Amino acid sequence: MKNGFQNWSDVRVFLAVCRKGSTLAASNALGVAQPTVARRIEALEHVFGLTLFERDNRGFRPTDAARTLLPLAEALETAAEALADRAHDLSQPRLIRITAYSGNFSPRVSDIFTAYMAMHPDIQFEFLPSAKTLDLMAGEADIALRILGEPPEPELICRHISTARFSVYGAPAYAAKHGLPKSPEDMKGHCFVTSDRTGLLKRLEEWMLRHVSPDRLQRYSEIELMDAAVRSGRALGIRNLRLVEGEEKAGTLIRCFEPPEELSAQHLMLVSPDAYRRPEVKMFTKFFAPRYAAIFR
Amino acid sequence: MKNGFQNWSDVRVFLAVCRKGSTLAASNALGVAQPTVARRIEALEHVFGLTLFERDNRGFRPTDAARTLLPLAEALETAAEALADRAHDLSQPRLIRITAYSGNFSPRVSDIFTAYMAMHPDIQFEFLPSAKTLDLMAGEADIALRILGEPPEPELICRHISTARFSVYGAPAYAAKHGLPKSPEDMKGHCFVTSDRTGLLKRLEEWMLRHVSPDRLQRYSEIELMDAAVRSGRALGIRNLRLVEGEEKAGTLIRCFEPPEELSAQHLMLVSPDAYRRPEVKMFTKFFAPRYAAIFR
DNA sequence: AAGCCGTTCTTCATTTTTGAAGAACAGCAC
DNA sequence: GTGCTGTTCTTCAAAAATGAAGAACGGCTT
Repeated sequence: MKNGFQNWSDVRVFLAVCRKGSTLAASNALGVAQPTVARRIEALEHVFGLTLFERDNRGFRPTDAARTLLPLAEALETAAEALADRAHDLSQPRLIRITAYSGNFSPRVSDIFTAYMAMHPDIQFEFLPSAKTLDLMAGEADIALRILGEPPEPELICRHISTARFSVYGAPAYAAKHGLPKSPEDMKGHCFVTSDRTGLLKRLEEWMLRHVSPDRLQRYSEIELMDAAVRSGRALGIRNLRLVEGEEKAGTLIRCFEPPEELSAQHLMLVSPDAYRRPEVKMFTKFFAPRYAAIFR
Repeated sequence: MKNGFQNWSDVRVFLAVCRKGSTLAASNALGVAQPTVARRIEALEHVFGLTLFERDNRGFRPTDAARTLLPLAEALETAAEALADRAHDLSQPRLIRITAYSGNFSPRVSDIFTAYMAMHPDIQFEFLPSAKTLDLMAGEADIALRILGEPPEPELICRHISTARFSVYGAPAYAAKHGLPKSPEDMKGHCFVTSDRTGLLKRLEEWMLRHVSPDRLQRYSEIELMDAAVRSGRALGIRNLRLVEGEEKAGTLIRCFEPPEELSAQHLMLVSPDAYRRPEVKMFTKFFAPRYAAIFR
């Protein structure tokens, strides 16, 4: 016995008629003409060798056979929907948006991205080197690399990268003119840069204000300008030990004293839970986190 | 976002191309032209927004996306096959063949069938009142109502209806001429009817031969003739108590003595396992067995 | 190197499916 | 009763899908 059931789409029509109770209502739901629906049902009845509906002037009423077949037809529909959903997922551009303070996008970090992109050419990356704190929960980015003064939002997926340490730095030009403080207690009288931001930088500023008076602070809106002010010797500033390693070695910045314990903060990789559900984000996180952490070890 | 995936049949084409590796080979498998296959795949790629196959002059090679979707497409195919199979089952004429000794098709039994047929007008019955033992395992019938002298074949589905009891009966005319035996031991010298059959009747004959000599037996090939001989007073015969209730009450047959224990046999409803797999046979068995057994209680 | 085989793509006539419009019918409200 | 609404069926022209045939291409065998 040959398998005459070829036109699987007719099951859509069958389901629509079952649900709507008439070929006319079904045709509207399906967006086709009523005779088409009637013809497809007729064809289905023919290949199955069954009467699926009793016709009368009030509509199509499913027969016992149709009711028996209905759950199986619904299973077919479910499978079709699953396929369509999965296909839809696959058709989405697989974009991962990463936000971090621009100082974090160093050559060694870029190497990690380069390696990953070579392995997964179909995955796109967007880098958001914005200094302002994008809201992961609101979907402004998928992944954030951040140094946090306080515990992260509990909903965010969180990987520990390193414990960042901070200390006060000055340029040789500043040292020549004003000397450098030898300890936090020695900071009084010196000039400092700070920013108008919240988050970690705010916490650093609060620490400074415990040791110097507010009028000694020069406030910048751009991180780059603030750092440049320190480099040019106009004031002292608090910097991440890891990020000034190069300048310290080159002698263009001088560490005033050992990093105070209370200035350490958690360097984290944060992933929005929504994004983490996407397989490519999860896979990338697994790849990236250990390699990124290795840079800071 | 509207659901553009309407033509579920395209999944058949997708599967064929995945399996055959080319649109040409797939077109042969599907019994359509090669350009049709190529066009259906093209349509599928369009609604999914995906490239499903890499084309070259050696064929269509599935992409990663196609490989990801393959299991879901197979699930769809499985659902379609399940639907087609079930529909095929339903399209078969739903015939239940029942065999029993014709004496069993009494009016009270017919009432049960009538009631069932009224509830399930789509189910056909065939009654095989054959006296010979049809082979259920060979598919000669679906259900047998039988009184068995020995345990039934273990493969058969088996419902106990009653324990049938048998005794020796004679007509008043016989009694007037020869008297009636008062016990099995008293049977010697009397004439008896028997048959040339196997099974239960054979077992009854063997019991007789333990009490009378073989030359006292009149052998019949038809049960009806054998019973008629008893009724006309030409000989005595072993009868089922239940089946001669009417004649006994009317006085046309006289029970010679209480039914001997060794003559009891199991009255069973037997169903072939093949037939029992058909839902209508199972459902009928569930309906029929208790009602049929009630007649014999 | 030449020829064959299996493949994809293109083209166009043919076949099939579809849609629009209308007839006919039954239930229902007024 | 009358008209309205929702329904099925019928008809036929229009649209869409299909198939057959052939060109082009590359790998393979001889």
